[in-house]
Amino acid sequence: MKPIPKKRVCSVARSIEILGDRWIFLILREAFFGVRQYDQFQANLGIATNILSHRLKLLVENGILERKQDPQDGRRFRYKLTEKGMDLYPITLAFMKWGDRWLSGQEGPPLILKHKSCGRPLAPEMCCAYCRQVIDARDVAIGEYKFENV
Amino acid sequence: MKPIPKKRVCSVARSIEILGDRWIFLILREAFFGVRQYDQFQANLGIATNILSHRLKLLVENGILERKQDPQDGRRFRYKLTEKGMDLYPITLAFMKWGDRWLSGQEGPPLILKHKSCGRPLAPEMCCAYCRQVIDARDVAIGEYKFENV
DNA sequence: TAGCATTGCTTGCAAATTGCAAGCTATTTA
DNA sequence: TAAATAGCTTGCAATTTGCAAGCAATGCTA
Repeated sequence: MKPIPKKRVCSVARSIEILGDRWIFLILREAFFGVRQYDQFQANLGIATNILSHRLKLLVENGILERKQDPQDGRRFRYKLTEKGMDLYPITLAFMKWGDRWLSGQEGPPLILKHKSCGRPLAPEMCCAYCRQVIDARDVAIGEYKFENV
Repeated sequence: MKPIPKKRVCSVARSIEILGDRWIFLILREAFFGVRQYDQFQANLGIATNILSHRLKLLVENGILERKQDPQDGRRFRYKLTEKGMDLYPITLAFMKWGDRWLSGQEGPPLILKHKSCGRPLAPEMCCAYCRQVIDARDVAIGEYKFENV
């Protein structure tokens, strides 16, 4: 794929360069649901096999998934989230929350998660680590930007 | 584009269907930075004009941006984030945070944001609205799923 | 008020990507 | 030893992308 023009040096762009594709987060969703095998990804997503193998390769190359042969059965490979991959959970949750709110219709959210550590339904909020308030785009300004040449 | 097969009814998939594209979040990033005009999006992103107009159309159709003619200058149109669009800020921040952590290299994050309401640098965390703890994927389970036929 | 500039597109075309179906290889099971 | 399974690869048609050129509507300038 053609690289994104680097008009702004930006972590959003860098992330999107790897993750900005219609299949990546669906594969990751399945991984977060515990799916580990090629077959299972394929069956759960209905994705073409060539696309799936390409995306898995990409995720492995980028250190998001780890591919390990099953010692019990040499035909099988397990795709497991790395720490870097696990750290994509907030993005996945953010997609889910937005979809729950804006795309659910009358029936409400199709899936409700549970926060095991507190026992309540999971209600994710993006908040500020310092003041603990929920973050609103209107409360955010640019602090420092390292590349003022733009 | 071919619709995502609906093997699971899922808000992640519904969101991705609209947002899962390499340009969408870059356009949104610009919008969050205050960009409103076609020209500016084009110049800041280096995106082909046909692609840009297609994506803007898509965002408008999905109620994420609003397109309004400038009353001062009939040639100009302002693309403004709707409430639904503003609500995509957490996802954008989540992409940024992940990129800051995993793709920054030695130099550190290219951009530091400031939380105007508390005066500190913005450190976004995905936390549980009930217990206020930072959410880890390993602490989450499936609560209710409405479509057990899968 | 005629001509030029600006804004926001559209069109045409080559190249890349996607999705489907078939096939292939290495293991494992019967 | 043959059949089944897992994880792919390949070939091909259709769709999407990116580039460049062009165009219409509005505004500005002499």
